Amino acid sequence: MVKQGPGASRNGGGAKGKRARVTLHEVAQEAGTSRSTASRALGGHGYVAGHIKERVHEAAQRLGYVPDVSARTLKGRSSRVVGLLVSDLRNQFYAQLAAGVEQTLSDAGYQVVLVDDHGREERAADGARAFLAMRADGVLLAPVGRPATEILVDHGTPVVEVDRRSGVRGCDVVAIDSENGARDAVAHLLELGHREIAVVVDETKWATGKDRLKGYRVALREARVPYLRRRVLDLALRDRDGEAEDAVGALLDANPEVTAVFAANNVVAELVWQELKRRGRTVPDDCSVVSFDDETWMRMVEPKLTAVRQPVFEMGSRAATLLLERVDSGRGRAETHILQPELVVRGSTCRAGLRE
Amino acid sequence: MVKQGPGASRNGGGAKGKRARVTLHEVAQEAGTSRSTASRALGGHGYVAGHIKERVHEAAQRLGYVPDVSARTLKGRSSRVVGLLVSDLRNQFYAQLAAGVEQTLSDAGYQVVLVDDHGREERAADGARAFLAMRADGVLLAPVGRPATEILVDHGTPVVEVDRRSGVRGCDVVAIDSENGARDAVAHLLELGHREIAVVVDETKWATGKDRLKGYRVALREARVPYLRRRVLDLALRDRDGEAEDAVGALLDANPEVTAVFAANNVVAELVWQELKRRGRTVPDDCSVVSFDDETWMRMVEPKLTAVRQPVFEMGSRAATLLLERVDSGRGRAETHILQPELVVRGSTCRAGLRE
DNA sequence: TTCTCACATGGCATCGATGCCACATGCCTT
DNA sequence: AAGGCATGTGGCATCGATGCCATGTGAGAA
Repeated sequence: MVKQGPGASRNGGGAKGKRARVTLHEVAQEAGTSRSTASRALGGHGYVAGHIKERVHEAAQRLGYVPDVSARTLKGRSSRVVGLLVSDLRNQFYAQLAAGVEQTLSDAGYQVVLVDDHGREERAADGARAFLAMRADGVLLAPVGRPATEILVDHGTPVVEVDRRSGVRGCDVVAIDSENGARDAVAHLLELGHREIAVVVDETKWATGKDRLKGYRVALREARVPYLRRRVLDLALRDRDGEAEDAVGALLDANPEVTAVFAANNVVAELVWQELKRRGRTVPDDCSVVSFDDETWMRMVEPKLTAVRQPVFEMGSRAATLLLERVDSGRGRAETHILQPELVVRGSTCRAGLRE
Repeated sequence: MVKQGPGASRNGGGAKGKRARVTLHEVAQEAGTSRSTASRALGGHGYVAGHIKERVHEAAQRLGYVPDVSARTLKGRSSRVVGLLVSDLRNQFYAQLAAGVEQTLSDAGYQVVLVDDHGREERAADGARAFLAMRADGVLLAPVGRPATEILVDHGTPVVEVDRRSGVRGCDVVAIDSENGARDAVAHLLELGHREIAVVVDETKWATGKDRLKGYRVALREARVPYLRRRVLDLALRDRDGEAEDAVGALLDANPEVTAVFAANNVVAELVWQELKRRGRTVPDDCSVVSFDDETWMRMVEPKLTAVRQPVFEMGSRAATLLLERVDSGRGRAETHILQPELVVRGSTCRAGLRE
């Protein structure tokens, strides 16, 4: 009755701390059936007599059996794994995004493999290849370069881009209407009578930065306020310590007429805030500030920041949902979901002209 | 020459969008060798003639071959996957921790599978089982209940607990010296002449909360200041909307003699800060505040918060390093690393007695 | 009683990569 | 010249789960 499988002898090895993995084979043996029957009993497919089913479950429980996903993935189609690539988890924006993604996916029984590329394209591409190697059922990409997207799409992996559009065909996109949000923010300043408005951006290569800058220009145009190049600061590539701070400081110093600043994201807003403080300029009396993206600190400081609130967590879960739709029901056409941000007016903006 | 393997026919299927996976077998065929030779050529093990090696690499490149980790994991020992379980990614603390972990592990060629249990033990246990199923080489656990640790340790998976000690034997621990940090923070207040000091904690079940409360008591005792139960607020289980806020408010209102508050972590500090503001109490003149844990907002607000700075990112990478040591070199004994926090004195604390 | 059908079960091939082992090849030694 | 050794190479079993398919069992019908 106690048949010994070919691999059974390895159990006899020195008890080097942990005992060997429990396999389905052992469970079946314990329950006195064959592997296939045990598989059916646990999986709930096909016919298995009630008492046998019960016996198998008991055996599995007793031995602490945990099915091996590698084997299952190898045999079947799905790995139940989704890749998530972000560019900086220390940035609250990405952390929230990741949280939203994780929640939705784990509710749906998927595991999330996280890669943080720290903004480096090469690393993003490596991550993409790793996802491929794991046979990830799908991948979510938050701002990174084109290569990662291309690698994945080329290999037929469903991709959802979050908060950016690489332009690669065939992948879903979930993004914020940056242009609109930026326009609202700047329009708000204009309504308050500001005419000399500076803008600080991170980058202008990708949709996020480009569109926000565009929104700024559109708002100005609509109000027939001239667009001045010297009031625009693009911090792209100023990664060195203090370089970005200096650039923001220089912008403020070189344009003393400026009465309001539009910061295109949370990182930039932080810089602007600090540099204004350092110069002893009061917000909003000396200078109004609007931020694109609303984070914890903006609600803690005094005055609280007027900001364009993005539903970040929701964006993550929305993207995850979109991906699941694609994976589960095999939707073919790529979809683009644009979420609308919302301007939250708080204390960092006030009427212009209170200065002199 | 063109031998057809048993599975080759499936390539003929309808070109349903994506082409089939490229296997090692196909690469070998393309290069005109056998699977094993191709494996050796790519893996760099054993003898392969130079020109063959080259040919195989070219073929792999041309076909876009990506080895299947499932198969590799199934055959070999290691999955090159590490699990990371955190209790709330939206909390900057955990996000930073995760970032530190991710960096170290991905540098070492491991993939990080992220699970966020939102503080629910059941979910943590599910996560643990998922890690087991994936044959994770190791797991990092940030504050969660005991069950998850037990499940993993029982199955022989190396575990490193970060920022907590469940007490389960056999797992490594990386933590902050909470007691010391809390003592320093409270001692600082005492040196400034404060005698009526309140403390707010999240929980007192686990090491983090318990030790910080202990540090508070020790500092008081050392200064021969009586410990009053009513100045201690434990927010455990007050999860409902507004409940925690109300409790903090009640503490402040019920103890008007209090001239300083020690907040045991970032979440609690936020509440304290907000409630003080809401009551129109000026920091630090009306009430000094010290926080355990130093986050972005604490450096943005005015006055900047005096805080016990924890090397969070480093804690993550340290934990990851510890885990890798265990996994790679099979270290047997469990280690406990205690990192020392550092009190950063800023503007939220001042001498007592300026009030009347 | 025997034949049929519905239901239950175990054998076996499969997924893709790996590495041992047996074999083949070429070179050098005696 | 023949054996031995060093160096490459391919066949094959293996990892664990899965599910098809061919068998086995029992009940019910003719």
